[in-house]
Amino acid sequence: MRRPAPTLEEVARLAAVSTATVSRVVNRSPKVRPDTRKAVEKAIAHLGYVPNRAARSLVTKRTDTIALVVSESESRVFSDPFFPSIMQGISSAIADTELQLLLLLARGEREHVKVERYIRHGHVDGVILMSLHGDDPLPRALTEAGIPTVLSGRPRPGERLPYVDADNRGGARAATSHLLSAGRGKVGTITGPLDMTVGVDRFEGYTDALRDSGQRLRKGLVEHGDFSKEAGARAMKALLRRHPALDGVFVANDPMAIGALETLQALGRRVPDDVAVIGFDDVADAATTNPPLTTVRQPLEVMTEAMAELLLRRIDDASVDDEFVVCPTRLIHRASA
Amino acid sequence: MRRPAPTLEEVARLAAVSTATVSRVVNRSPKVRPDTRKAVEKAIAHLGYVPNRAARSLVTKRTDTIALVVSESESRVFSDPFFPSIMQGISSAIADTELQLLLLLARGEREHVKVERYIRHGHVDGVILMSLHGDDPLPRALTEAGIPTVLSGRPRPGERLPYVDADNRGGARAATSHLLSAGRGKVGTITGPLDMTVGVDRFEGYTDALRDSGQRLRKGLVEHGDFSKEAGARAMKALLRRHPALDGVFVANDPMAIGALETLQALGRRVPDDVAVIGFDDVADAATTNPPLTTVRQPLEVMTEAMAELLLRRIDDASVDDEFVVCPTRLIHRASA
DNA sequence: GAATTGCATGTAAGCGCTTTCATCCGTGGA
DNA sequence: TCCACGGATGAAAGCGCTTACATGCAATTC
Repeated sequence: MRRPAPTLEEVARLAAVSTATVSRVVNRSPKVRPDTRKAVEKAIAHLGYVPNRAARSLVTKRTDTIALVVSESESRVFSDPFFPSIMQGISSAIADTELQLLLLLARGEREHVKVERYIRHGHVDGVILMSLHGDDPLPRALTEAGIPTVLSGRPRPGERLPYVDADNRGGARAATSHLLSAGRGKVGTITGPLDMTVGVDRFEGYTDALRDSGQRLRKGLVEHGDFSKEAGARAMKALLRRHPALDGVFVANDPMAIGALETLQALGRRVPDDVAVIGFDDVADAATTNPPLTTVRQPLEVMTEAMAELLLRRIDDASVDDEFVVCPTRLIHRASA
Repeated sequence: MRRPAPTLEEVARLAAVSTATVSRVVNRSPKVRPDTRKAVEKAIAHLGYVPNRAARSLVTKRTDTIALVVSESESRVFSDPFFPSIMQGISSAIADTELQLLLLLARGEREHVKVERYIRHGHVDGVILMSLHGDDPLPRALTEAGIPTVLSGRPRPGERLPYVDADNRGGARAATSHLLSAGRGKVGTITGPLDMTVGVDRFEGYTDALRDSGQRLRKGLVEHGDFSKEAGARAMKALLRRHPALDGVFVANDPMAIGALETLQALGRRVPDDVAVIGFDDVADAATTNPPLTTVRQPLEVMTEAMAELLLRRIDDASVDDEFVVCPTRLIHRASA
């Protein structure tokens, strides 16, 4: 059945050294003679020894645990197609450390309080925070409490917190420019919610591109959506009603772009002949829409790796405190534009 | 900055009792006089005391941590639309316990070994295992090691492990029967991979329904897919080629059903007039396809709650060892059938 | 009123580890 | 040959908690 796990002491006895020495070997201290080390390692392997984390944390005050905190009142995060990738990315970034990944969901006031208290009491060494709405008090609370924290996505303007984000603005700009430079004269946009930085950034990228090509932003060419497919469909209809001659649209994310595509098809517009469409995110479905969706891809793996790396750096050097990483995006050319 | 967390001893001093008493209060031992308890609770609240898990585990040998283990060589799990829901479900099921959710990904041989060793060494109190392919050694290894474990999804036939699953067979049978009893004479199916129990179960549900209505299984009416949208499209084409008069199809999951729908549309078949389609899972997109997809829904919340509950029971009573829960599914009537 | 009981509370050991400090041994210089 | 030195190793304390056991007090019994 369940044999009690071997302890440091047993290893020490087997290797005929003291527990202190074994501990030094386990923790890679340089002050151990090679042959002693060898002997200890043999004993460790023989017994299948694995250090007891509880005992270790008790003395080191470190927990070797980092938390992925999902701070969201609703369950929107779970419909975020990137959430799984992010988890996977973090998980593989820490795969060859001793770190473990704790998942903390903070929905609603009560859980928020619980999570914050839990973290503040030093139960985790660091936090990666996914939080969608801007007025979340958690990011600030944690950093003020001195807990190493890294945000997924740019914080609100004015907040200085370490974060990793895609170059949403640059990506949007590139997408829109692509439309414009292909001779499209009337390019609209369907934005995301403007209370999220992603929403704002992608919209600003659109206006950047307009400005680059000497055009003015026309309010009638802008529709807002909430990142859902239905919102995209709805917004597309509105745009078309106001501007029947519209010939290009930059959509702030793929689900909305897919909704737009369907509306376009239903209304008999050919894509890309009549209207060119570019989305953002390159979700799995984007490759199989009709026509396949041209979209902007974020380097998800690079981003998660960067988050993990930034966090680890912050954990062992608290002075690092307002770094950030912005990752370049890439336009994936498919048939819709 | 980061004030050291208050300890039991400080609470004891403030409440003018011994640490033992405080501990008893914290652990809800009944042998404490109400007024003493009151005083201690006041001190706890005043200091914002939270027990140190490391110290506690060290003596109790419990970790108050359960792991969600995702055992999969590839990253398929992450494309599983239910994965987030499951996480969310477990997370809320343990929300008002002291338990924490640890996420362990085991891809590849190396991580598998690491995860197994980690778990065997008592670093978690219990495990919820999501594993897609049938020949995974982990489920058996864990149960044999005496680690309380609950599977998400039915294990291979012959394995006796506690699990929670949807009534895939019943759901498939109901869906197919619905098609049959609506007068569809030639009902085919697109199955999932038959090396997964879900795949097999849903296929058997189809044959059950056929048998119920006195029909024989016709091999030509069966196509296999890998649960992807493209596979669904491909399979649909094959089915139609062989049986142009096909007037109904039960598809083993929604993405494949969506693929099938698109093929049907591309080939000019009207849904449901010419061909009725029923999917399985009720993914978010199912409601917005054209026409909206009739599908079978699993009671995801009920299922995850059941998993958590089963696991907790197993944790404090190891004798419970081959229970399982099968949750009824529901046919969601929309326009496609 | 003394002896007994029962219950609340306190004392203290010890969980497995890291780390400080002391100890020991071999080396090289005088 | 002796001493000083430095580097490897060991002894032991202590991290914050739970719990077996001891203790003390009040209520109960005769």
